[in-house]
Amino acid sequence: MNTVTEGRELGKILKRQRIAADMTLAQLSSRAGVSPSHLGRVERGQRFPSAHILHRIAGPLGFAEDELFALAGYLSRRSGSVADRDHNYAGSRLDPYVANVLGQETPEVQRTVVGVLTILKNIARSLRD
Amino acid sequence: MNTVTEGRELGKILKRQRIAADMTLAQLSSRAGVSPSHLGRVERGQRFPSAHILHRIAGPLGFAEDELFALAGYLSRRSGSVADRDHNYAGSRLDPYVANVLGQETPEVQRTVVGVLTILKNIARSLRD
DNA sequence: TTATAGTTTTGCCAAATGGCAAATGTCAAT
DNA sequence: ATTGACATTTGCCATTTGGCAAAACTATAA
Repeated sequence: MNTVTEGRELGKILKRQRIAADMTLAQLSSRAGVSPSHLGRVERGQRFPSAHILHRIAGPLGFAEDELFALAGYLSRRSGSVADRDHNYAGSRLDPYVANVLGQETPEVQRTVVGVLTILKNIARSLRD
Repeated sequence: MNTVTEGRELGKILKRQRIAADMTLAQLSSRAGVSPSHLGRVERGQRFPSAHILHRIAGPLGFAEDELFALAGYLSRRSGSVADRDHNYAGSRLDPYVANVLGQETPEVQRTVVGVLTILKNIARSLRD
């Protein structure tokens, strides 16, 4: 699980950002649609914000959409960056050669190949237990 | 509440993906570290998964890290997501789902898969003559 | 059929979230 | 010092999450 320190750290970051943006809890509250009391507890680490809350406060605080999820430990820092966006299949590292070969097969065949892989992995898994 | 992918829809997507990966609730449970009963309720829309849960099941189900957050409405959507694979691969030759699954294997495994495919094609060709 | 193993669902519960309203803290003006 | 206007924190509680264990399905074998 996430340590207490992590929650407290996140709270400090949020507070620093709110102060930097020169907002009160009430102001952030009305902009984000989250009660000020809850925001206060989050800032001082007494409550851990749900994804719903993170999503609502990110914009008003000037964070990128997924930035707070990374800070909260739900996303690794690297994901969603613009760098690998130009790569067609973001989020996975597919060998270009493999992509090329498979890309010439019909979707049906492609799926079947994955199916075979799945079967092999299941066999390997059952052998390992 | 989000109009994009609400409660029940997300569950269906998760179930479909679990079935496609040929896993039982118990298997996914042990791999993700989430109780099978909870996973079952999530799949049929009786519980909404927290970010913590989404984070844990994404990998085992073959989703990109932030993909489930997008589906849950916490992040805006990206291209090439597994969930969109049925409607979305107009321009590219390689099925996004296939790209996603294979992309999580090591390059070595990826090449081996292509090798197996080549062998199968050769067998099919010789059978035809 | 019955027995048995495996899978999914349900009943119940502890813990956590987040809102409302009241209490407390802060500070400038009188 | 007191008032008044904000800001923050706390008390309380409805709601939800997610785990455990038992019950209910679903085969498959004897």
